[in-house]
Amino acid sequence: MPNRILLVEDDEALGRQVVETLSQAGFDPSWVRDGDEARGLDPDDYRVIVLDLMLPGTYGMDLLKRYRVKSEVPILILSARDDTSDKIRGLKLGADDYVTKPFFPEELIARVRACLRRPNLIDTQQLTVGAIQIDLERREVRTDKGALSLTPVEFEILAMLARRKGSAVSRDAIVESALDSSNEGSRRTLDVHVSRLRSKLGGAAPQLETVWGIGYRLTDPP
Amino acid sequence: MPNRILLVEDDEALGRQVVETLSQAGFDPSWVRDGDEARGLDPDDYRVIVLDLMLPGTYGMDLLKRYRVKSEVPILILSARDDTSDKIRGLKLGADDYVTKPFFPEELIARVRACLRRPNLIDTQQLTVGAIQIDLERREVRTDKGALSLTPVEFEILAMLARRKGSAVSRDAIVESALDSSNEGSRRTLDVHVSRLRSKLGGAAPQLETVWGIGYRLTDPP
DNA sequence: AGCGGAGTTAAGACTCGCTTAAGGTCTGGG
DNA sequence: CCCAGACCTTAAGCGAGTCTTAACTCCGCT
Repeated sequence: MPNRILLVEDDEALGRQVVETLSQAGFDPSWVRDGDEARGLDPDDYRVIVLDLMLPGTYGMDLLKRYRVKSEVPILILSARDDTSDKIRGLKLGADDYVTKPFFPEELIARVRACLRRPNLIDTQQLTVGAIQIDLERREVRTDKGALSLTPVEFEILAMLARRKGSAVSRDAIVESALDSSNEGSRRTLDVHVSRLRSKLGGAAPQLETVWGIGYRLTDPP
Repeated sequence: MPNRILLVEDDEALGRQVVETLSQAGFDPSWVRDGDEARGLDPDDYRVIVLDLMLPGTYGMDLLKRYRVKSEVPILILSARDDTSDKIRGLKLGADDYVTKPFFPEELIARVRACLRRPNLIDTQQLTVGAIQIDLERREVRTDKGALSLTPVEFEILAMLARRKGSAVSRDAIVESALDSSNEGSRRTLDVHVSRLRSKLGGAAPQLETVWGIGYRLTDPP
């Protein structure tokens, strides 16, 4: 499935330009000209939504709210350079980024790419490693099998490895970061936590690899 | 009572300039140079807060969050012209407007005036989390079973969690924000309040989740 | 094989949070 | 001035969840 992008833009010339820009960059834009039509669409059908706030009436804001209630799709708003209040309102209502008109095509592309790359980086502190999703803000971990209840230590270990996704982390570093006591007494404690963590991870457990003689590593599945 | 404005700015030259600008415009600015000092202040003592996000460390964002949890005071952030992501983060965390550096004095004045004119134009005084509706203005909480009579402390706890809807909030943060005494004597006090809060919430009680070892979290029902 | 790092399991100690009950403080009315 | 009521705090017991330790097994490397 290609990169479907929804463009909501009433201005004919600008719309045409944006569609062309996006197409050339390898995206698959759908262009909708008015709010009523856009309202009926399912935001989850698209990877990114580009929304002009200056639609006739209050359609722009209204659409933004509606989409945001339904879905977490990244929304990028277009606004006039000098209309700061619109940008602010838009962002507070849940938009993920904005582009001021007029803009260079490259700028739009870059912003869209950024949205795709880190869907909710700005809003929520989320880490994703393969099937494992870590929400630092909610302090919650989900896999494809749903949310799992981790103890504080287990959460810390997982979060730490996820932040260093892909690289091996020494046992000492993990212990120091996740277990407050720099307890050298029993070096088996960490094993126990990791063991339980793996069993809770279920199918995603293989992502938590052992690096023999060093420590552990959390990676995307091959 | 004059227009007290809090300025949080670590840069000496810029701070001096802003203070002078605000004074000449008839405001009564208080200038605080570092985040630690600012943290102890009560945001409600000021009509507007001007906050530089580029304080050393993550103090800027941290302060913004803290203030926003405690109060509805308009917050205006200062940020570098080219650092869009900071602006966006700031606005999504509840800032009401931003001014990019460098700026003309007139611009700052105009923004501050705008904040005073329409204090909460963007935000509603109403917080909704699932079946729980909180009216900050009327200081009233409703569930689907009607209004419930909460004590001041219970209301503060609920309001704070609602403002940070979805994210886990530490016990310390709650105590600091809702119980004025940073009383370390008995850490069980919060439990009691939460316990009573839950019993009053009735069917909506499960929305107030315990995050073991951390604190609490108020979420939409699944 | 032998060594040492890693995994597993079970048990005990410990921490954490919930609840109930009992002071203690403050306020407004008699 | 005292009392009643509402509210916040403290204390203590309980149950559940969590961390650590220890003992043993398993595995990879040389």
